[in-house]
Amino acid sequence: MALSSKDTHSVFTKFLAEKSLRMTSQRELILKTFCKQKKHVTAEELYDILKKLDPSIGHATVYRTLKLLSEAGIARELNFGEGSVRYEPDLDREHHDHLVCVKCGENIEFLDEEIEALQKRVVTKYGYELVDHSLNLYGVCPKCQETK
Amino acid sequence: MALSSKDTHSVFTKFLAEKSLRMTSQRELILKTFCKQKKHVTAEELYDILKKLDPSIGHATVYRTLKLLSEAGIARELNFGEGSVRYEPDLDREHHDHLVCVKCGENIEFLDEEIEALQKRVVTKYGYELVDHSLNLYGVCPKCQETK
DNA sequence: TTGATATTGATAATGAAACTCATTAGTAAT
DNA sequence: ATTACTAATGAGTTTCATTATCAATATCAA
Repeated sequence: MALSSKDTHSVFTKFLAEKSLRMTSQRELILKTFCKQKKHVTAEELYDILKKLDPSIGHATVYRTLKLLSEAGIARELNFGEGSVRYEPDLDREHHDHLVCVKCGENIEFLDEEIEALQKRVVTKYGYELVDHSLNLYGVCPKCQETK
Repeated sequence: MALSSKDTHSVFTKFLAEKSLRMTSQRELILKTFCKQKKHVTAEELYDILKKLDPSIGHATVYRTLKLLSEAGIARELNFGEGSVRYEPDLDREHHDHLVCVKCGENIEFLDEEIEALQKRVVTKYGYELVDHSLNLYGVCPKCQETK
């Protein structure tokens, strides 16, 4: 079940406390705003959004906080090879992979239990300890197939 | 079976000819040197190696040529989220995915036909036309598990 | 409050990759 | 070989994402 924003807030606060870091108004705003986003955002995109809510916010703070959110398990880094990293909320959802349209960028999230299981099998076979994985499928979406 | 360097050379030449581009001594050197590498290299790493063989070679030429090699299907771009793209020879081998150690960077190539098949199933399910995919598993290798 | 320490935002720095452009080199036809 | 055309090169510049630096500020525990 999806966790409420109150939960992410307390998770983040706890994470920060463990590292002797502090919850600040900027971090609260960034967390709240980030969790509201429907699409995966880049640090730059989120910065633009935040700038409207708090014009004094700094560039670096957004980058720094997104990194912290990733470490806290609240955000997840996505790399579609665009040159910049995208972030998606990670705590309130189950893991999933991505199917990206190479023409329009449309993005479908999917989860295939069989694939997941097979991945674990591969990792185990080589004696590795699985930390993370990323599976991106790139294709042309139905709409873009028509437009030629 | 692995193709000889003569083959990649002729493949590249043919590819260039089709685009009214030319095989040059620099491109020959870059191709030959690239194919010799045992590990996946970044453009920068390959540039450093090439610089020793031909100090006059330019930065941009390496980037440009690696891009051409990718288009020609001789090289393949890998993105492990390091910030820079890595390239591996692609023509003389079958497709494979990567299992990367997050500590030492050791890199295992694997191919799992079942995973491949399931990926196609996912893509088809959403009406997409598969163009490419990347599956990277990140873990800790047996050696690094010992070193704690 | 105070002192220790973390945070912030402005700015500079970095590194990867693409672009610019004058010069050089291939190519095909003469 | 000469020419005219076009592609390729390399040096340097530029862009862009991200990180580092640092002085000023905010936070927290005592």
